[in-house]
Amino acid sequence: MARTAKHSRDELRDMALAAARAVIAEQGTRNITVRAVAARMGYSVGTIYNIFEGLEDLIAGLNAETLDALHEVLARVPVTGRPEVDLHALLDGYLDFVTANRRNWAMMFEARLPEAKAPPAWYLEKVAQVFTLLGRMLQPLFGAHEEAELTRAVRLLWIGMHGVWSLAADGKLFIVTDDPLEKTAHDMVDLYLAGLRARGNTKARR
Amino acid sequence: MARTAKHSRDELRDMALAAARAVIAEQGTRNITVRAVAARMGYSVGTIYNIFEGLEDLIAGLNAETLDALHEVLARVPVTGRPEVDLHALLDGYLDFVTANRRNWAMMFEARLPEAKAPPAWYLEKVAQVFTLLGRMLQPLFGAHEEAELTRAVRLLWIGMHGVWSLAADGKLFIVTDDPLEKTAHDMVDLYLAGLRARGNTKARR
DNA sequence: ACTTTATATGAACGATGTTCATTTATAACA
DNA sequence: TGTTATAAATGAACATCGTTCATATAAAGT
Repeated sequence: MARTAKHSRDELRDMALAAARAVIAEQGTRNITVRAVAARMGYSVGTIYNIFEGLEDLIAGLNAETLDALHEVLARVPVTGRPEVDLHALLDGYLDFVTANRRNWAMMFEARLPEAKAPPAWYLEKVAQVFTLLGRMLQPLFGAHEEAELTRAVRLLWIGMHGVWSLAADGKLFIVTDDPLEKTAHDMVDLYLAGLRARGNTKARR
Repeated sequence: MARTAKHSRDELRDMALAAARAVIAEQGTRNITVRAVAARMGYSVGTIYNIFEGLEDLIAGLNAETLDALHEVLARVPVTGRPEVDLHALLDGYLDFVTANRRNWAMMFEARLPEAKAPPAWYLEKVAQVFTLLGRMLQPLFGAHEEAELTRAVRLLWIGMHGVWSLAADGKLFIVTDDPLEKTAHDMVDLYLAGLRARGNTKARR
């Protein structure tokens, strides 16, 4: 009935994402371009727009894959029931992934959503997945009827770690501290855990 | 000896920054453009390049002013010697500033330095100024011979708060929590303080 | 062979940041 | 009072970007 596609739509999608990854690896996150991706995969610019809504959509696709790969690594970290052990192990997994995927990881932090536009649903789900992992690890520090407190603790931990990630991803961490990323991240976890363990013993004094 | 300038170099600089602020206020941080700034101040594009190295430099100038204004607000917060009181007061000052300067504040987080390029010296100084403020407030929690620990605590607090700021500035905080920025930030401070107060009582268990 | 139609193209458009030869205006000099 | 030197200001031109869409291509159905 019509011209047959040399590659299926999904294949083309994968090829484009692979091409984008190659461009990022060779030229850096700054130089990712529709034309560069198209040339790299041996197609024309127009084809990219047959697959993705635009460059932002393509990059979102990249980040989705990166997030999945990250989650796969984290989900493999065993849960012993001792929060200190588990969180630091989780952190080591994260740091290994970052080291092995520096630029793809940095790319995730460069994506800015258009002002006042909601992120896609899949993004919210992937974030929730990580929260679930953290929640399982922090559980022993909370009683059975402290669901809300646990949720809040998980979120604060995630936000705090995000501070480390976003600075490191931008190459700005060294502005703040001489310590390497690894030490800073582990120190942060220690401080959090100390705070959580002290819960109830220390009243707010505002 | 030559054509006289209608405005001095410094005046021109101020005019350009004011014009940039007006553009941001009216069109958003995304639409700041050399041409828009030039038009707004009644000059041509070339003039912008007589004053600044380029758009990045202009934006850096904007952010420097924003940082100064922020520091001025924070420096006015009184130090009572009670860390809980002081830190939350400092935070309130910060939050007031953010509310009153949303877009200029968000602009600070959008500036990415070119890969592997050091930030200008003045930026490091301004960051150090904020660290000094935090250090003075956290001092009571540390002994006389704990300089290093105090420094580390200040940095971790700053990094953690940066997690809140960068998410909020990108409009992504709501992805992580339903709580408003203010509550999240204060909760974060509380958790930090609890961790610091628990210092020494809780041994690391790795 | 002809038609249909999904697939793929790439010229064209409107922006962008940046450069720099050119113009403009005026202070200093003759 | 011309004339000139020169700082200040210009804006056309360039390369590049994301994006669009009329067109070309090539295979399937008749």
